[in-house]
Amino acid sequence: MPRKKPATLSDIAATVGVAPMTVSRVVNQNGYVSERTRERVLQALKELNYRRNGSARNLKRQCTETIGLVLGDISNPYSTELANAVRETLSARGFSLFICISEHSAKEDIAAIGALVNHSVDGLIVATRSNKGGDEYLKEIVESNVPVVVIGRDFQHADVDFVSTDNLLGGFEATRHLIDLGHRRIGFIGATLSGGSSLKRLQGYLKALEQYKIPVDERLVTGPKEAISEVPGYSTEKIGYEGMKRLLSLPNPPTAVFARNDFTAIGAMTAIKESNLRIPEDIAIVGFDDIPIAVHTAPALTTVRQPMHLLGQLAAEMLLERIKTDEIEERREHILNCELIIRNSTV
Amino acid sequence: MPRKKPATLSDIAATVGVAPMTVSRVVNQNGYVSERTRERVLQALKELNYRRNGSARNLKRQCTETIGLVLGDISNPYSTELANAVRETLSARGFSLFICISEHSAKEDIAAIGALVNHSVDGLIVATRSNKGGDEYLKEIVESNVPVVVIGRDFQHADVDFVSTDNLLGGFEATRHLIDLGHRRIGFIGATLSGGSSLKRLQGYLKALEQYKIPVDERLVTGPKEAISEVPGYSTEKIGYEGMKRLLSLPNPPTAVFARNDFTAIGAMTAIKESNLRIPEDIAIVGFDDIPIAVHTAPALTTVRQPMHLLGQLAAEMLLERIKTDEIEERREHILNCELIIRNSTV
DNA sequence: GATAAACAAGTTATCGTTAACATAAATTTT
DNA sequence: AAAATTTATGTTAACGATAACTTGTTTATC
Repeated sequence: MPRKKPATLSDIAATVGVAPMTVSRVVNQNGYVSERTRERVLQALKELNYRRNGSARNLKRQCTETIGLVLGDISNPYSTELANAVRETLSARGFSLFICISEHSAKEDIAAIGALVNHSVDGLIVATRSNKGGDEYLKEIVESNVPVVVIGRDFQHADVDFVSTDNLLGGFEATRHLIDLGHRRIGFIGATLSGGSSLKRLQGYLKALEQYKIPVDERLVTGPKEAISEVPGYSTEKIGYEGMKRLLSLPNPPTAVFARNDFTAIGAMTAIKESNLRIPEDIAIVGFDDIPIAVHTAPALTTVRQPMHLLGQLAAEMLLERIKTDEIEERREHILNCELIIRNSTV
Repeated sequence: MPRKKPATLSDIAATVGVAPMTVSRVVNQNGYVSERTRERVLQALKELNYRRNGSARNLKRQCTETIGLVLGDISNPYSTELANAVRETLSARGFSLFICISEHSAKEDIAAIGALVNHSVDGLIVATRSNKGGDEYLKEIVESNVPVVVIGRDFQHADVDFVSTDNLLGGFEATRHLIDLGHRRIGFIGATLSGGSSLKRLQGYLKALEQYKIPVDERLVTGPKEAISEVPGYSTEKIGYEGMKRLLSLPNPPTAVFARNDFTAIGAMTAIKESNLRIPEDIAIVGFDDIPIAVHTAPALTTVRQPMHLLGQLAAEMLLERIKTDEIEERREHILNCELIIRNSTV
């Protein structure tokens, strides 16, 4: 049994005996239709199981009322919150959201962005890690006049708005908290060379050390061995675990560590416990993000909370503005504050 | 500065001085085009920053080579793995993937499915929790001939394939493992009345008790107080925590618990530790899913691993088959085995 | 050298929907 | 009762891309 072709407006019109336009008016609930006609049309719509063809509609209307969100790692609650905030904001304005994931490479970034653009989304929010190939492609897209907003990642372009947490300040405060507690040998876990948010966190760490006149010991700053772009996001527990192992094997290990995010911190905690050291008595630890599980680690994790919901909301609002008016001349930036949440992994 | 309209095939054709069809042939790399013409066209494409209009193309071709995936809770690594497997499988066949999330309600389910269908996706994979409103809408969609596959959720329909883990067996084996260790008072955390996968896990639990002639004590089976559909996915640590608190307050608390998933188990572990009880000596605990963090809990969590990647892959393959041929008469079902991973939370 | 095959374009019609315009009847206002 | 307005429908022409067909030219084959 071949799949029967979906009914079109004309099919409905033919069975009812009206013009396609009349059916369109019923479907879209605009224009004048008599009650009698409307009912007959509605009947036919139901019977033939009509579903309007989005491509045709989008083509005619020259907009899709859909925006695309490109995420790197969706298993992080950070992404979830972000996505939800974006969806809520859009939904309130009648837009829908398609999410694409690009977990590994520039190739996937390009594929994801390409797929969305090919479906004529009205705009794009990009929250992946920056990478050369992906950024070049994104630049092309921007220059073909697709409205774009980026979240928490580098992308300098006059037509692209930017929203992020103040990762520098967050890193600074996390480190200062440890310094305030008397720590002088403080490690950093999860350093990367790419210009993402964790680089800012590392800079915050360095800034705090500098301000408190604590010399930087490069051996205390550790990152994944592989290029970060090769590592799927949720394996960062592994990075934390391995990084901590390396720090513990030093002749003079740190008394406190700041991990680039909570997953990394959790991996590090495992390594610490395996060495039969106590948290925070022997080694204190601070994470970043405040994922829901942070209250459930043993001990509960001190961490820096990001305003994820607000990030998503702002990004969506800026994008909608860009879509509505073409008159935004300048790149707009929002850098939001984050909040240190002190739990038992440090005190 | 008004946003200039994107260039069309005809624009390119006009600047080069050829027919639009020739440009189309260059863009799509099919048909004959002389080397000279091709180069001139490519030049113009680049200069005018041409990007083809997906809506027009999809309309003409009557297919989009895109499929939609509706997920409930994306913050669970389970979803991530699933989504990745689906994407990989599709990508190998030239399809792209749009993900929609519907975290809370039937309304959002409908919105998500609707958005995807309105964009004329070629098929749909639905992995949300079953609910009345959503299911009714999904039925309409299926009956308007959109190919659909569901993952790990109830949906009986002749035209809808189904793939899932054997949650019943998983629940059975988790419970039997506890029984084998000598436990007789075994609790269940996270029971729900809706017909999702966790119901099957509960049934597996009950089956194991029955088989080993252990009487069921209803007070040992606990679930969230609110209707499950109101609870965002990642707060299941909370459900686990609260459920365990309730079990611990019983006059005769269990010596082991089986939690409906790893997040719930993690919440339960927190509650156990707060009561100064030891895991597994005082209370043993088993989770479900084997999320990456399960090795990092203290102690490492015994759990039931789902073949998430395979689930996604199978779902995608079945869907692609349905899209290609209309001759699949029967609902197809794949129920995959899961694997008990024994760690330190039980032994 | 004649015929067939491959190549390089152009032409036409259409996918399904809807904006814009046109027409005509019913209703209200003057 | 005439004019103005509202209501109810129909007609036409795109939106941008492309499948299918046609035309003409070059190259290969017998």
